[in-house]
Amino acid sequence: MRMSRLFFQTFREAPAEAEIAGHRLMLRAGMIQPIAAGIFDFLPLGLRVKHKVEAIMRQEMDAIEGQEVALPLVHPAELWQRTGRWQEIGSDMARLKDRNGRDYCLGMTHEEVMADLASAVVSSYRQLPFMLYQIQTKFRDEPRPRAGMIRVREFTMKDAYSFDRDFAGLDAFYPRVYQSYFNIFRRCGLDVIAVESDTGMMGGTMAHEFMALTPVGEDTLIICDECGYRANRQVAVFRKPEADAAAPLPREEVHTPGTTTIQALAEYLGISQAQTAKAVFLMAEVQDEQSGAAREQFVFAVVRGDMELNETKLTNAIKARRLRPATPEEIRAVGAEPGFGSPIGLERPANGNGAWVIVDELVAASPNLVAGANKADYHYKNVNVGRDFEADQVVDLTAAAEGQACVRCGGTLAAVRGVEVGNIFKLGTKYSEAMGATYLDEEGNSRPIIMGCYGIGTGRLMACVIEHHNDEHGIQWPISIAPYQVIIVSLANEKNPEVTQAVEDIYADLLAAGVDVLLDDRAERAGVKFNDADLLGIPIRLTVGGKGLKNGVVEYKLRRNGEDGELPLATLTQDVQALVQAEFARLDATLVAESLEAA
RNA sequence: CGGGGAGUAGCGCAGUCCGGCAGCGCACAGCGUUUGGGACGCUGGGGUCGUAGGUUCAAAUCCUAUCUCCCCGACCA
Repeated sequence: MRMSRLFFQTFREAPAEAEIAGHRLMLRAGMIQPIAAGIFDFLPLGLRVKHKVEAIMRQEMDAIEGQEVALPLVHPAELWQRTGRWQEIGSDMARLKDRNGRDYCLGMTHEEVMADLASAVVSSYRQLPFMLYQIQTKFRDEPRPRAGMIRVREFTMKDAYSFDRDFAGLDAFYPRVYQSYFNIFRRCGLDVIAVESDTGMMGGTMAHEFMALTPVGEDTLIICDECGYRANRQVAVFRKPEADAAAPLPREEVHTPGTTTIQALAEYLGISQAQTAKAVFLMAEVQDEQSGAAREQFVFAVVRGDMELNETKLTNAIKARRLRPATPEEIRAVGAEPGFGSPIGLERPANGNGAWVIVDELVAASPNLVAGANKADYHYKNVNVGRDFEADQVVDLTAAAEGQACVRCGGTLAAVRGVEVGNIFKLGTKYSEAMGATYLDEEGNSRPIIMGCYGIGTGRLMACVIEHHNDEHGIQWPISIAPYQVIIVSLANEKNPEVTQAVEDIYADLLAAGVDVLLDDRAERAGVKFNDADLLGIPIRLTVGGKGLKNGVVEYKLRRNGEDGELPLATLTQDVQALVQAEFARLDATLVAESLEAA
């Protein structure tokens, strides 16, 4: 491609809204163009990167016997109604009606359609197992798109779905996808770690997320450097401290004016925050056991005062669809007092319609805590779970945090930020049962297909690669996904036609040899061309000018580390191909076997 | 949805407080001089000042409503 004809525009300054490096550089390099919040055009340079990422995904999916399909973006509501997600998912799902008033949605993900497809084709165990994948557009009406391509509303996802006859088959296949995902990310030059994750709206039994570590990440990860334990903070567990073994003391009311926070309370009483119980009041949307309809349920969560509530753990413990903070009116309606609340003496009608009391296991094991008296400016001392109030559930509700002890080895946990670039889920039968995706086994019994699903966001992956590979001059693309592998900077002008001829010859030779080369033949000054080559991040730069030609050489420079040198004209094509191969070899060296057990 | 910020030429911004010809830099077009790390001079094109309504002799500027975008939070695969 000749840059004189390339549809692009570089900018010295990025639009004001771009704050993170990856976003600024994609805009400055003219790879994407925003047209609405979280919706972007891809320009030719950006699209070439995207296509190269997708080619790598296809190779790795094919390598584990994936078969590519293409499913629609627009789905009939009926498919999503069968799994209940038409109701469960809120306004993240874009819905529309056709001319006859029938309901449709834009696909946020494709479990329903995939399971429906499988049900149409599969009838026998002989057809299993298999994996289907596609690289396709998703639309999720995010409440807050942000950070350029990191969180968008319309995006391209590689999503794959496995179909097995039993869990043993899924358990055997899952680690192959796990390895495949590391291959994809490493071939794209992206360092990731895999962490245990919540199954969220997907449902299922096991899930991992592939996280690119970066301070701009939206997820907090809890990791142990000593034993390798790592998990999303949403599900991370840790070794809780031993509770005191003291005998329960008589409960005692104390006057604690103005102590509406744990910190104030502990200071006022001269005790540690660990000696208090913290009450968190929430309204949960749950499914009513009798009617099946959604209803709001008051939930009283209790964690130790020095710990934070993990809302994901609570959500899973009570099978809630979502949580929101309770209002002061709602808190008083159940007999509690905001700022001085505890489950002691709450209205607990036998019909189960009262507040649900969910208590962290550490609180249940700790004797003689300070808790609210449900009366303004008063707390109780020596509160003991079981004696002073009953818990509906005693579970782990506490958020893991930096400095706590690793559940596996007792080492010190660290918290880091990451961006989720991929995820893999063991789905089980949720979708196959709903969609009637069954097969007949050897005995003629009808059984639901066991599913797994596996996703990677391509634009997010690109953004993370730039986030990791950039400097003050611009992007430093890994050779595997660079828009072009080589750029020729022509220093020809009207006064040196011999340089023009040499540039044209070199360009023609490289093209003929199949080199992925971009020619900067614009009538710009050298500085402009060098700066644009840096900004675009082309890995190998060739400079063709009178100075080198006089000595029979072309200069080269690697974008990655600034390494430079001269290549003789006589062997230029082979030498350039060798440089390209060397760059690929660096990436291939990062490919190693990954064991699922380590995560 | 809550809090904060911003909408003026393709991009970056000034002008708004205190109403009075819509500006600057980059980019773009033409001419000339330049020509190995974002050149210089001259000339030129380009703006419903987010939108709608109001006040006023006069509105980018004041008032009201509304839309959009960005950041933090909530939410989220």
